[in-house]
Parts: sequence; structure tokens; C-alpha cells
Amino acid sequence: MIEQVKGTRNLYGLDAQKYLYIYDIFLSSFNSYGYDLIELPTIEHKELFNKSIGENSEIVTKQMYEFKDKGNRDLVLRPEATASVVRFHNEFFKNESKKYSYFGKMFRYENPQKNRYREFIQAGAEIVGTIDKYSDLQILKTSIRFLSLLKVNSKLNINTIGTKEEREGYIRELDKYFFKNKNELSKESVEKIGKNTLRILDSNDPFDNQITDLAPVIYDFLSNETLDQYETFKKELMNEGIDFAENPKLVRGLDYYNDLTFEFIANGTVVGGGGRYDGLSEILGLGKISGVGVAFGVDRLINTVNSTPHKIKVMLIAQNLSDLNFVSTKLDKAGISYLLPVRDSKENTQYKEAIKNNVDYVINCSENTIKNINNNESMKFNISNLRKLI
RNA sequence: GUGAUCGUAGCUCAGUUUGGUUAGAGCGCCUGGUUGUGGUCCAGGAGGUCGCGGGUUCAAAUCCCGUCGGUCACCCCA
Repeated sequence: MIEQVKGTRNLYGLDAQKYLYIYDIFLSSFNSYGYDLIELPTIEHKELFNKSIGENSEIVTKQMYEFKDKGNRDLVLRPEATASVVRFHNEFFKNESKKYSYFGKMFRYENPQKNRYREFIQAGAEIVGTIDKYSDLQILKTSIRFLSLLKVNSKLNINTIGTKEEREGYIRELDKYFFKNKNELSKESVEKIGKNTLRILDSNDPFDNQITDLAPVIYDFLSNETLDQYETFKKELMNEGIDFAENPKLVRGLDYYNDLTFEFIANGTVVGGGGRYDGLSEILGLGKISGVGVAFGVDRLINTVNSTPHKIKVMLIAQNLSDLNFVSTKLDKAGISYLLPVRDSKENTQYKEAIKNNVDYVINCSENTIKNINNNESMKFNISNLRKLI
């Protein structure tokens, strides 16, 4: 037997219905509000992510699907899409400010578990160009609308990680502090000192947390300007009636963020996150262009949302194919959807198939009747009778 | 990258501890009949490289090793 590739997913049945439901609501939340949908390539130059996500991040060092193509190019299956959006924007709209949305497969080579797959779907939105705090607010407001249309109960966590320079000063102090306390830290956290220091802060280890709780707080290393902007932003959120929690230890995994970072948490898992990335374009050598964005884990949303699958209410049955075709053509013209038996089986088998498929009405094309399967009432078949029923 | 656990029919599983006839059950599926208050009932039938590959043995679904895949957790992250 040929098994499926590790960490991949077959979305079928209710999961497939949820996928469509989420995709629909995503389009109407973002694309319909000026975040133009962009279908980006799945393969990119490795360099794009080495530079943007950060050479030291685990995504780059361990988790990318890398290969050389026949032209000897170093390519990867994209592990995320923000860098691609910025690449696109710089190539075609360098001097403009634009909003984008995307919905597609991403790839990270890591061991699968609940809500974590090697091939996974992200839905995201970005505002790129000359932007300000209002852009940040827009992204959050639109995200919240999206999640509430999906009826996902989520909690918004926010933080600011300041400018690159401010953060570097903070990291230096943090390194000193963690080095001093390294005997109390888990070995995973000790390995991150000096390399990925910020991520020690969101360790789940309870002993680590005793140390991180007393660690220097980022706010003490930020300039008044940064802090003022952050306070103003928080006031705006409150004015908008947006419920949020502040989490000074929320740092995010990607190197390119600055100032605002945020996450949406539902049922204990992060279903979406994002932040401001004013440095990303420069890191890529593309000039100074700002951006803010959000990405949602569609697989995680699929595992969270409740949606009722599209129900097909009518099934046609008949003792011969010409009866079946005659009626199905009529329904096609009327724009009414229906099920057909999978093959030309005997009538009772078809009737059982209708019951199994959970339809409400069976049209017996040979008898010209509509039967309500729930109460067994029959009536003459014609389009206007059918329309009254469905 | 690390650890735990699982893999037998389309599905859910029994059988593995203690190796031993042609590997079973329920549901589903197919055929015929019955049933028009059509979902019932009756009879028959198809369907299994026991995840895969090695090894031990007279003999392996069962023991050993490896590998692939599922689930969950760590790491990491959406």
C-alpha cells in the first residue's frame, strides 16, 4: 500500500465543507474589503526566507523543504507568505501602498501533531507601503470581523517589541540575565541564549517561567516615542471596543517584526498572528518599505469552526435512464441542484441511496412524483411544486 | 531532531501476552427475494500482500531488528 506523505492532510467530507466555508468568509472579509487576493508561487528562492525569517530561526535551519531544480537554482517550498508578498510588491508597486490577501499551502518540515502539519494552509492579509498605526488597527479590525463571522471565539493578545535597536539593547540585557540564571533553565532554553534569546520568554516549561517572570521587561528598554505610540494604539483599541490582553512575553518566531506583535488564541491554540514589519523590505535589499500583516492557520480554524455542510435536498430516481435524463434536464434549466444514483440500479436500491444521502425529497422520474421522505407525502412532480418545497 | 503509542476486510475492532488447522465479528457493500406506511426482514455472495522489509523457527498477524504511516507530546510554530 502506498501511504500518504507524512504530515499531509486529506480534507474530505465535513472538513472539506469547512475549508470552503472558511475560504468563502475569508474572501468576503478581506478580498471584498480591498485586500486584493494574490495567488503566490509555492516555490521561491531559498534566499528569500534565509534573509527574511532569519538565519538562526528554526524554520530556516531545519524546517524548509529545499531542493535544487534542473537549472541548479536553490529553491524551497515556501514556509510562509509575507516575504513573497513583499517581494511582489517591490517588483511591481514599489512606490505605492497596497493591501493584499492570500490563501494557500505552506510547508514546514517538522513532526506532525494536533493542529500542526507539514503541508498546511495559511490565510493572510498584508498592508504594504507607506503605512501608519491606522493600518495596524485596520488589520486587527478586519481580522476580528473575519473571526467573528466564522463564529470563532478568540482572544487577542498584543505586545510591542520596539525598534530593532531598542530590541537589541533588550536582548543584550536578557542574555546577561539568562546567562546568570542558566543553571535554573531547561537545556533547550540554555541553548537559545545568545542565539534566539527572545524565544526563551515563551517557553512552556514551568521552571523556565519562574525565571522568565522575573526577567527584564521589554518596556524598560523602549524609547518614550515607541511607548507613546503603543499606548496610543492601545487607547484606539479600547475606543473601538476591541477586547485584548497585553502580553509582554509575546515575541513571535520570525525575525522581521518590530513594534506591534499580536496573536489570536482560540481553544488554547494560536489560530492567527502577525505584526508590523518595517524592516523586512530592507533586509531583503529592496529599499525601505513598511508593512503590517496577519496570518491565520486555516487547518487550525478547520479544527475549530462548526459549519453545517451544504445539503442537497433532492434526489432523482427512475427505472430507466431516459426518464432520469428528462427530469434532470428540467432541473438543470431551473437551476435546482440534485443527486443522481451512482448507477442504474433497481428502484429500491436507489431509494435506499436517497435515504443514506439524507435528502428531503425523492423525485421518482418514472412515476412523475415528488415524495417527502420525512413524512412519506407524495405529490405530482413539476418545477413549481418543487420550488415551493425547497 | 526527541519521546510515547498505534497499524489485522471499505469502517470499528477481536485474535498478539503464552508462535501451531483454510485469520474472525459487527456494520457497510453486491445479488436475489420480501416490503409501496419503500429505511424492515430473509437467503446467498464478494472482499484481507495481517503497513512494508529483513531475521529467528519445522512453523510468525503473534517473537526480534529496521523502515513507512497515523495519533499525541517536546522542540518549534500558524
